[in-house]
Formats: sequence, C-alpha cells, structure tokens
Amino acid sequence: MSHRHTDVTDQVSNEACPLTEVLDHVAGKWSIGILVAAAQGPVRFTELERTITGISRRMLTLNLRKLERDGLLVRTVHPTVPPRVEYRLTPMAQELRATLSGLVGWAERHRADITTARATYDAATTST
Amino acid sequence: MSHRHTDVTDQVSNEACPLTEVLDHVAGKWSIGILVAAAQGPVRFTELERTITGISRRMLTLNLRKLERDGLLVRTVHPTVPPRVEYRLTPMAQELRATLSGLVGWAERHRADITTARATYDAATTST
DNA sequence: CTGTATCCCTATTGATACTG
DNA sequence: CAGTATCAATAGGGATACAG
Repeated sequence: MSHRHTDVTDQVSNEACPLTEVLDHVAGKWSIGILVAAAQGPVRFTELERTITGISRRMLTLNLRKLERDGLLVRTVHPTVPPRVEYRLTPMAQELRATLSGLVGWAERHRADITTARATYDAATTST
Repeated sequence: MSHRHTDVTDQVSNEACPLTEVLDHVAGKWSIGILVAAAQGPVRFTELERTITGISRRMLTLNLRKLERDGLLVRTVHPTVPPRVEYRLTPMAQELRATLSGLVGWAERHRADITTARATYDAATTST
C-alpha cells in the first residue's frame, strides 16, 4: 500500500462523522438564516417571519423547533395577553455563528470565481 | 425606534447574501462529504461511491457535476480502455475545506451538548 | 401574536437497466 | 469503469384555515 491515493475510507463513512453532525443542524435551507437573524438579539416570531423573506410560517416553526431542540436557540414565552415569544441564540450557537463567518468570508472572496467557473462550464457544455 | 431589538432586516433578506451563496454550494446532503473525500488526493468515481456510503450512483454523479460546475472539483478523464476518471479539489475548494474544519471543530466540541439538549427537550416534550 | 393542522404540489432521491 | 436514462417513491415546503 503506497499507491499514493491515500486511504480515504475512514473520513466520511460512518454516521458519527462530525461533518454529518454539523450538516444535520445547519444544512437546512433556513437554519443558518434563522441563526443569523436571531443573533442580533432577542427576536420575535413575526420579526423572523418578515426578516427571512421567503420562509413560510410552517417552515419557520419547524426550524425554530429543531434549533431549539438542538440547544441552539432559547425560546422565551412572555405570558402577556397578546403572546410574546422571543428567541435568542445560546452561547453554543453564538460560537457556531462565529465559525460560520469563516464560510461567509470564503464565499465573499470567491463569489466571482464561482460565477466565472459556471459560465466557463456552461459554455463548454452548451456548445458542442 | 430604540426598542433594543436592533434592526435585523438587512442581514438575511436578499438573495445576494453570502450566506445563501455558501449554502447553495455546500448545503447539499452530500457536497461536503464529497469534498472531504476528494481532498485526500485524486479520487476515482467508484472510490467515492464506496467511500460516501449511503450515496446512490445518480446522486454522486449529480453532485460531482455541480461541484465541477462551481469550480470546486476538477474532473480528469484518462482515455484508457477501462475509463479512468479522477476528481480533485481546486485550490479554491481546498481553501473551503480548510474553512470547513472550523465547523468540524465546533461540531466535535459540542456534540455532547447537542445530544444532551435533545434529550432534555424530548423529555420535557414527551412527558406531561 | 404565535403557533398547529391539513391538503397538495413539486423537487429530490433511490433503484434499476442500459451504454460508451 | 463511469456514467446516463427512466420511473416510482418520498420528503420538503407552500397555502390556508383554525386555535390558544
């Protein structure tokens, strides 16, 4: 064994893989957006609904519950007459958000490259 | 306006948001797994198919194409009699992978916390 | 206001068979 | 080996109406 294509097998195979773990909590279409929106401070349900733009009430609720269950969001209900519910990030989620900024940085640095790559690929694919 | 719930509106709203950009390239169920697997060096199609475990041939192909189109993977075809195709990360993707390790670190640090949070949440939800 | 419950539609994915 | 094509199953997500 020294064929120089090093053994890859143990990196992705099992379900305990940290990468998979991350994805399960973050990979959703809305999760990260919610985390970012909620990071600004305690945020109310309706606020999020307006902020996230394309999200439906249903999806917002589902994602909020998931994030809460994973310990990333804290849900606080103020038992006032018009119910007031606020969401805020846990310290763990704040940490995640900080980490996420690395991704954002990467995206910003390479947005143009990606656009170019796509154009090139499409050109090569579309035409003969 | 000074209700201390700072204006969130400009963070997630538009489609040009870097976060959205990142997600489009990375959020897929398999994308990151593929990138990690391919990072070890030139990898062949079948190797990936075995490595990624749960992935179907179809999904592997689709994701490979997407990643290639985005300029994250380079596909090299060796015109030998049994075709030999190898995939490797572009520098841009290597950079992404480095960034990703931050996420992996976060996941590793908090895996236990998440498990606990879920158990707590489920206990509080299931009972009563 | 803050959700929950339904219905329904579409996109994603798996399984399978076939090809260069 | 490395895909592509096709079909069927499913889950994700939107719209809407209703409830605490």
